[in-house]
Amino acid sequence: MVWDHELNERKRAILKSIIDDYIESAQPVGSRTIARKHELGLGSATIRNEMADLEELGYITQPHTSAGRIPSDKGYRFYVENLMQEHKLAQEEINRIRKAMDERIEEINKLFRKASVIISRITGYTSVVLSPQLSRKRIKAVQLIKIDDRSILVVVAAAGGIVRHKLIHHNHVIDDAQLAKLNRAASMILEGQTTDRLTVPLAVELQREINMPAEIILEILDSVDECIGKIETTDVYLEGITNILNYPEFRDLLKAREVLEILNEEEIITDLVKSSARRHQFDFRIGSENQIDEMKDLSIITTAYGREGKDAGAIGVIGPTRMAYSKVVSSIKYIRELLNKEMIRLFGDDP
Amino acid sequence: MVWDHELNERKRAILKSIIDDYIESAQPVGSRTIARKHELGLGSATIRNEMADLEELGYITQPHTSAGRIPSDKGYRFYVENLMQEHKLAQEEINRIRKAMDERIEEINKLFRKASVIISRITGYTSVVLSPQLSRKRIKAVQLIKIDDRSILVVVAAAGGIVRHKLIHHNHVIDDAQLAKLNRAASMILEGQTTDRLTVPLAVELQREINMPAEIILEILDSVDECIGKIETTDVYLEGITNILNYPEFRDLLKAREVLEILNEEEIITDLVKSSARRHQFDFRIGSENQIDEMKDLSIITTAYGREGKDAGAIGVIGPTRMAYSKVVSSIKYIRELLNKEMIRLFGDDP
DNA sequence: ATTAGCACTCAATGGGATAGAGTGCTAACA
DNA sequence: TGTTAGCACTCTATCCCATTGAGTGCTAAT
Repeated sequence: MVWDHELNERKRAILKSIIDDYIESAQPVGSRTIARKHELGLGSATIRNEMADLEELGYITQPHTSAGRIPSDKGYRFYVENLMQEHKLAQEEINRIRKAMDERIEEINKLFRKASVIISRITGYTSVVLSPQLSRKRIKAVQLIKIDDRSILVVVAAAGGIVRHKLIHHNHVIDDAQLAKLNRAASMILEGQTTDRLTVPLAVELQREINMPAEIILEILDSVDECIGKIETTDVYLEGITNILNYPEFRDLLKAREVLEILNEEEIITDLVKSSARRHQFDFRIGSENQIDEMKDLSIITTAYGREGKDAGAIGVIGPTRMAYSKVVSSIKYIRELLNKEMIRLFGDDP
Repeated sequence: MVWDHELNERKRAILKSIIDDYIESAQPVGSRTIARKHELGLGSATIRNEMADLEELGYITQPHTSAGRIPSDKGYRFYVENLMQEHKLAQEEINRIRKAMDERIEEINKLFRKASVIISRITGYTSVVLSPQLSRKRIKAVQLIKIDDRSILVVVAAAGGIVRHKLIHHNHVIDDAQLAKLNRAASMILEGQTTDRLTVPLAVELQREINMPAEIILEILDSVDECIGKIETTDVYLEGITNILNYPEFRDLLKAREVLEILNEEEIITDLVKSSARRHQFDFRIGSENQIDEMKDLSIITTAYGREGKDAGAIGVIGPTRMAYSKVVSSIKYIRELLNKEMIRLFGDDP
């Protein structure tokens, strides 16, 4: 076997042992520990030498001279790409997940929330679920509803069960006939269109036809536009933020606070997950690979769910760089399958 | 002046000094400190004697023999009821609040969120804003919208700009005429009713009249019912949870985690705020006065906003028992006024 | 009734001393 | 030549102990 890499098999085995051990114990791991626990058939001195090499190459570091080694970000990176083994979920965990996902949920947002909760429970980290990217959705219905003499409700429904609405207040009298006309026009023009790059038609033209104040028509069109805009926003389901406090790397309150604060910034987290979870493969951002300074001790694992391609949503798990990467991957994979099935059940094949 | 209470004026003054001092410093306060800082014209020995009395009466306690005193929950209780002075907000703070509230917001939920954010920023604690209690709202419109051959969207609008909707999937063919009939019937029966204790009318009767499968009619009625139910739910705007970590009483990670976890339980917090903020006065729950064990080191200040009586919402601030009670009260009062004004602007006088 | 004075208590702080985990290096070995 | 046992060395963590100082309660004097 030929390695396209600077690490020979023995170094790989040792690095893997160090990381596996460290992920479990959170303690710097020394050469003796490895010689004992993992059966590599090597003496501690040999391992010591190899560790010195691994350190020189930047895969591990020493917190101080007389301590064991801990993985560097580069070490983790190599681990997730080359060393990590598939993790088998315990039967008990599988049962928990199945049980939780089994109860039928009819509202899509509750489904996402539930998925997020389960992921954070099973992994013990913070989880993020983003609802599917909904640009290019087909508009199924547009309806104006008269609420009272001074208010009209604009409702826009799109494929996939997405509904947005907006209430308008005005000072004109609009009779039912006018509203009906307007309704018909709106339906005609908008229904069946896709939401991306949809131009709301000319108010002037409508006005001549329906004989209503331009002002009102403009406002209505604005609202429709706004609703369409809102259809494209993704919802965020962020769960288990405080789980972070369970890990010794955040025993320092200042650091913990910093991290919690950044996790509470929904926009930041959303962008992060959205930008990396394009494909159905798993994407890892380890420690300093995140641009954000406050996240240099965190890793984030992301992937997409839903149908490959168009309207895929995203799943992310955030934890300390010392994360149980393989367990997280297995958990996400398993839950993703269940989630996909539920979505098909709710939406059918082409929503 | 006659006191209806076991504390004479001097004891009151000393208790107030202790609490004011402790709120600021978070350190047990000793007799010397009080003799020096607050000009009571008393020697430290005298104060010592009074403090011994106050301790015996349960208003203050000693963490250990040779430490100063800290207020007990009973002490804080007496403080907020009898001793606390009005706090004047700094001009700089007033400016900050005004500036933040000044920009026009057209969506009511954004308004509440903003209010919550400002309160948590100004006070430095966790803030909760509950949208107005909406039971007994009048239903303004009910509309069924055909989305496609197999789906109908039910939309219910109530007074105050509240809109809820639900999507139904079915397997029957429903033509436009039938839907129109159903629409008229629903409008007739439901519009103008109030949401509390509303009985959705008999499906059988409707079925005979409209000639649609009972199944579908039932489902539609269920959805309407569900929407009405959802109208009565209050939204929660919880902000500044991590502020709690700024205070030394939660320097212990275990305690901090416990507290953060309970603050993240929206339902618990909502119930707490809802149950205590009935009137426009301020309600204080100090430490162990909360039933919940995890909150024994937290206090919560609540009050109502909006029009006295019917559809008032609630504001709450949660912090350590060692909270700047008077500053919180002033801040809430000030922001509440601005919030009320904005709501009138958005809704008019009778929404 | 008040207070100065004093003995006493107790947490907090800081300085060794010690233990132990781990390393790097050297020399011996297969 | 690669591997390993052995050893001196390093550095942190922990425990112990003395010291400090803030604060108290009590007593006696004012």
